[in-house]
Amino acid sequence: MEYVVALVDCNNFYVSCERAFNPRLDKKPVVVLSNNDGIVIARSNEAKALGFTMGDPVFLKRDFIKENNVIVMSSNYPLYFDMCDRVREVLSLFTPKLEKYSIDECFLDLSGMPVDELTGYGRRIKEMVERCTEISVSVGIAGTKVLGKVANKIAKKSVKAKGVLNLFKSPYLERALAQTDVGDLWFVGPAYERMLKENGINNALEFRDAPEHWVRAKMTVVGARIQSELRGVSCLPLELVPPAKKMVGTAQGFGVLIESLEELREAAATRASEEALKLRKEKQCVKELTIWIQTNPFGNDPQFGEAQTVVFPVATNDTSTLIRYVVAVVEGLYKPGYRYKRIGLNADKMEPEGTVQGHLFVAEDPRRPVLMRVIDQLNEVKGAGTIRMAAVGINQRWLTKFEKQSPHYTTRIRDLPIARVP
DNA sequence: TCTGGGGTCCTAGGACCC
DNA sequence: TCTGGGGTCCTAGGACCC
Repeated sequence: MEYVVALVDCNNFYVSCERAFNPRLDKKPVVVLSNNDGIVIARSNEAKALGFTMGDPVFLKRDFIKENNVIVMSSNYPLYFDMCDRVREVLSLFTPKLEKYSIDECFLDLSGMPVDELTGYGRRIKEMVERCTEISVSVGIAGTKVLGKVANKIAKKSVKAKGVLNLFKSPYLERALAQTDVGDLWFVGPAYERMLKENGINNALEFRDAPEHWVRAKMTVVGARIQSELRGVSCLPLELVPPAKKMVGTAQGFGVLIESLEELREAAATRASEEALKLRKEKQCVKELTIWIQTNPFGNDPQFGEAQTVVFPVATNDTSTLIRYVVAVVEGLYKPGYRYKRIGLNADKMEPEGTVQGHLFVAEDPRRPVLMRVIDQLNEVKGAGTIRMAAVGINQRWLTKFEKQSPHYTTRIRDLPIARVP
């Protein structure tokens, strides 16, 4: 049986989520900003047409935004994660064999379906997702994931395709590859794009037909795989079961720069709480944790950054334990006289909960995991932060900014939209 | 005033083992 | 002149993804 894959990709996902609950945003240039309202991370088509790019620092465009009536939103992750779940739920009606690739993309295994029904099936997927979730999607169908990406990209842009393109056994395949810029290929980033173009390879067709040994030598096995997939030979299988994470990290830029150790301690404790929660969600315990602090890399401030790794005697995901260690490390890293911008944690060695290696001289309190579970449950039901450790501080003047955030329409009861009958 | 956050994979080279 | 051979593990750095 031949392998057929469909890539379903949400169009301008974060903007589409905002629009699903706020029709006033329709047909207007809308951008969604990163944490701290710093840079542009999502754009409506109208905003793209105005020249907004990913990563644009928004403060440099303040005048331009005003002149063009661009609507600026802070990001609202509770909403986006929930909408992502809804889209996936609809997709899983079409096949149980699906890989949740990213917040706005899924690969579906359509192997075994009659070739002449693929395009129609793609259309039905698109229609159903849009009807159930108000999120518009594009569908690319092909014999490999990389070709699915190519198909999807064209489906998104082409007026004729109307959002669905099937390149499986298509006579159009070579033309599609020829019109695809080599830099638009999956896994060809800026460095490889430059290198390829310097060597006269400008589009996906030329890349497909380049000598294999040359591609392998210049771009390692990563390049060899893309090339193979372009030739129709699949070497990136669908991951139906997400593999355990190898790293769990959390970082945060402050809304205002921090100078005092006291506030840095609070921020550290906040990161530690967040990290512990993430670890518990992953059912992992951290054995080695790297903690780093950094000043603002932009502007003229004196620069300072330092990192330190701690090894826990017994791997843990207990909030208090993490706070204790992290705060102690940050106290050691802190140097007065600098204005700090960011702090981050990275668990790079972990052990699964349940198979944690004990320690001869460290007694574990069996009540701690129970306490954590109760806290998590309360926070789940009553809202994040209902129960928290005192060390995270009360005022938290340094909290990340989200000044133009939409309501949590789908995840907070008091934010439920209200329908009024006239 | 103002520039995100969270990940993965691959390779080369060093340390170490027998 | 000439200085083994084969293997594993770990790390840092670079490239990429969304």
